[in-house]
Amino acid sequence: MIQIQYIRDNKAEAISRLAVKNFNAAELVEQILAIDIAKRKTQQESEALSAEANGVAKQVGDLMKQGKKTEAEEFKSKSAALKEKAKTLDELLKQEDEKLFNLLVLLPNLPSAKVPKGKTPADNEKIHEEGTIPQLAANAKPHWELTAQYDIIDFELGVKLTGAGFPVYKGKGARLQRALINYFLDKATAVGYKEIQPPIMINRDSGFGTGQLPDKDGQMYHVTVDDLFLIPTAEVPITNIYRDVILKSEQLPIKNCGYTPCFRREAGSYGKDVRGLNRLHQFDKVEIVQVTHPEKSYETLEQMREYVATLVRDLGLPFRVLRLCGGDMSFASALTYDFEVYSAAQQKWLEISSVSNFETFQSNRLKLRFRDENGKPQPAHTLNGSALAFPRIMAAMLENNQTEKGIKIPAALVPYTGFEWID
RNA sequence: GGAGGAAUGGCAGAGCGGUUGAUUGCACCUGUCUUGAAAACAGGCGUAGGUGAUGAGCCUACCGGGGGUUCGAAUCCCUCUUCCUCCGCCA
Repeated sequence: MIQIQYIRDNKAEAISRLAVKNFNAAELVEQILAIDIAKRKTQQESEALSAEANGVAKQVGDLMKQGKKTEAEEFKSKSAALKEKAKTLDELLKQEDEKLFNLLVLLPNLPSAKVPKGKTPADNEKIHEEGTIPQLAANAKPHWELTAQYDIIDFELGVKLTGAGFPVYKGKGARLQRALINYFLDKATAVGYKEIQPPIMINRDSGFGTGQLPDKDGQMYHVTVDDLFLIPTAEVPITNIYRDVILKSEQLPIKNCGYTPCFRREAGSYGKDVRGLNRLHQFDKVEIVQVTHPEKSYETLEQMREYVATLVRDLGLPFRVLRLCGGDMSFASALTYDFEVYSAAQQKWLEISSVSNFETFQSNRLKLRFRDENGKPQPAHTLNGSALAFPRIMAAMLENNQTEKGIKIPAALVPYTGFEWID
C-alpha cells in the first residue's frame, strides 16, 4: 500500500505515475485526501478531550488522597461528561480511519520510472533473448501427447482424483519433478539463499501482507471451516515471515528460497491456453525472496534476473526476458521482468518466471521495517521471483528435447534424475 | 477434545485500581577514566499517530488481540488467540 504521506506531498505525481498502469487515480486520490483531512481534524479534537479528561482524572486521584471527597465528586462528573463527548468522536474517528484505509488499499503500487507505457502483453518490452529454437521433425508432438505416450503425467487420472488441472506425475515424470525440486533448491542455496519450508496454508493477515487479500481472494482456494487459504505461491508465507518485524540493518539483505506446491483457482480461464501443463490449479515452484535496503533493491532485482537466466540457460531452453508494461504488471509490483521459454511443438512462448521489485508496497502492509543509519525504523524493500515454476519448464523440455529414441534429459539434471532418457 | 495455569519493552523479570510508558537486571549506545581494552562510574536506550520544519518540544494511543466496568486499568470482568502442565486420541 502506498503511504498516505506520499500522497499528501506528491498528489500530482502519484496520479501521473499511476496513469502508466492505466489506473485513473484522480478521483480516488481526491477522496483519500478529503477523508485524511477530516480524520486528522477529528483526531485532534478527540485527543484534546482525552488530554483534558486525563488531567481531571488525575485531580480526582489527588483529591481522594487528601480526603476531599465532595470536591472529588465534582471532578468525577466533569470527567464523565468529557468522556461522553470523546466517545462520540472516537466512533467517528474509527469510521474515518476505516474509510481511509479501504480507499488506500485500492491504489496499486506506483510503477518505477523504467516501466514502459502500454495496455496489453503486446506492449511489453523485450530486453533479452537467447538460445536457439530447435527445429523439430514434422511429426513432433505437443507435450500432452508425449506425457501420455511415455506415461509420465496423467491428466485424466487427476480429473478422477480431484478435477481438471490437478495432474498425476508417474514414474519418470514424478522422478523428474523431484529432480527439479532438488536441482533448483541446490542452485539457490549455492548462491546464498536460505532454504525455507513454509506452511502451504496461510491466514488472512498473511494474505493481506503480500497483497492477495482483500481483492484477489477469489483466486485462492479457501478452507472455509478454518478460514485459511492455500498458498498461490511460496512468496506469501516466506515474505510474511517478516510481518511486524523491525530488522537490524546488518541483517539486510535477507535471501530466502523455498519449494512449495502452489494452488490457483484460475477462475474463468479455459480453452487451448490451458491445455496440458500450460495452466494448472496445482503446480510446483521454487521461489526466491529478498528483503533489501531501499537503495539496493534495483541492483538486487538485476541480480535476481541474472540468476534466473542462468537457471534457464543451464537447462538449455531458448528464452526471452520481458520488462512488463504498466498494463500487464501486477497490482503490487513496481517493476517486473517476465521470463518465457519457447515450447517448440506448441510453437509458443510460455511464462516460467516473474521477477519483481515491490519497493515498499508490501512492506507498508506487512509493517516490515529496518533500522536505518540513524536508528529510525523505515520500510525495507521486498522482491521475489520464480526460480522456477515447473510445469511449463517441463512442457518446453519435453517438447524441445523429443527425438526418435525418446526425450533427452538436460545434462544438468541427469545427476538428479538418475536417467538420461525418458523412453 | 476435556481440566487447570500463563501471556509485560531485545531478553529475563517486578508491578495486581491512582504522576506506571511502566521497578530492576542483562544486552545495547554515549561520556568519564585508560596508550588501548576490560572493570568502575554517569547518562541514554520502545512503537505508532497528531502537532511542529520529516528539528526540539508537546499531546494521544499501545503491557497477546478485541470488548466491558470505573472519574481513573498493565492491574477487575467477558471473549478470542497462543504457550505450558495433566488426561484422552493420533501420524
